[in-house]
Amino acid sequence: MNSEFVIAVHSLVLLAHRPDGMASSEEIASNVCTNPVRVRKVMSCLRKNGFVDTREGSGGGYRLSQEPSEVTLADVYRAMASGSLAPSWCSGDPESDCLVGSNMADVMNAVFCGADQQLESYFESITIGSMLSRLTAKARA
Amino acid sequence: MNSEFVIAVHSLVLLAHRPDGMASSEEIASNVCTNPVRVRKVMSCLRKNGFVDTREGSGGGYRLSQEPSEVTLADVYRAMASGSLAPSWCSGDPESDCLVGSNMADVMNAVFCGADQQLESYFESITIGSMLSRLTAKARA
DNA sequence: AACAACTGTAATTGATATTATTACAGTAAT
DNA sequence: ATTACTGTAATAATATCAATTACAGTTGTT
Repeated sequence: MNSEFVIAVHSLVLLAHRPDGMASSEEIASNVCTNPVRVRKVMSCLRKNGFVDTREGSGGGYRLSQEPSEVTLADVYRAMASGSLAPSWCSGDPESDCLVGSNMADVMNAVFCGADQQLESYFESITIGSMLSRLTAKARA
Repeated sequence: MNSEFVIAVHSLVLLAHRPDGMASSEEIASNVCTNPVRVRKVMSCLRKNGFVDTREGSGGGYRLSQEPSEVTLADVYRAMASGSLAPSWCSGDPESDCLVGSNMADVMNAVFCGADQQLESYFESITIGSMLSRLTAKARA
């Protein structure tokens, strides 16, 4: 799994947790434990997909543009990491004269597409809001 | 996803396809398109998990030790790549005094455990035998 | 107008993970 | 003995991932 997906989810949850719903890339980066440039790259992608609004300039930063309970991890997954399940490495060779070697790449690809859908439907059941609930539940314990 | 999982599945399917159910690491490697050492490492793991028998020495190689229709991709996944879904990169910091930053790693981990189970149950529905059927179906088309 | 605090993005470097290669000891058939 | 294999460690080559540096553009503040 793509680690940008993790950063994206973490960032959205953090925004949802903020009373004013806002944070700068530096604040997010320090909370996530990475550098602001990486955060900005991820947030830029989230903006393009309508998850957050951006305000440049002094006092700017990011703000959630949807209800936390309306955003599922599947939405985020589709935006950030869709298809990332299949390994880049590819098995077999289409030019092979063996039944197995020549068709494995295609069949394997189909298997991973199915796996990706399965994953997506699992992520459908988790929202940014429910992630926040889990966090508070964990903190209470 | 681990590419060794792909090599393992490919190798098992190839063995299932062979009339005598046998192949050497070199034959497998050329079919998979990788080098024999890598194949032997993967096969060594499959042997330890009871999927294949090994015969060393001249004329040796690997042979399936279970019925192709009895071996699911979930079995292979558990042996080769269990837990590989979660990215190695970890978000947040347990020492943080923020609710979100300090508990995110745990919650994220739980999410990925669930995803892993979901994946596993999907792989449960695919066997080495059914992979072979898909290949022949594809070749016929 | 000048400054400070931001985002957006490209380019570079450094770290880490993945894959291929080389080498060689051990085993079994001929 | 020789040949054809597996098992495994060590090394080298390559690709991927993450952090850093640099700087242009935007906006609020004084």
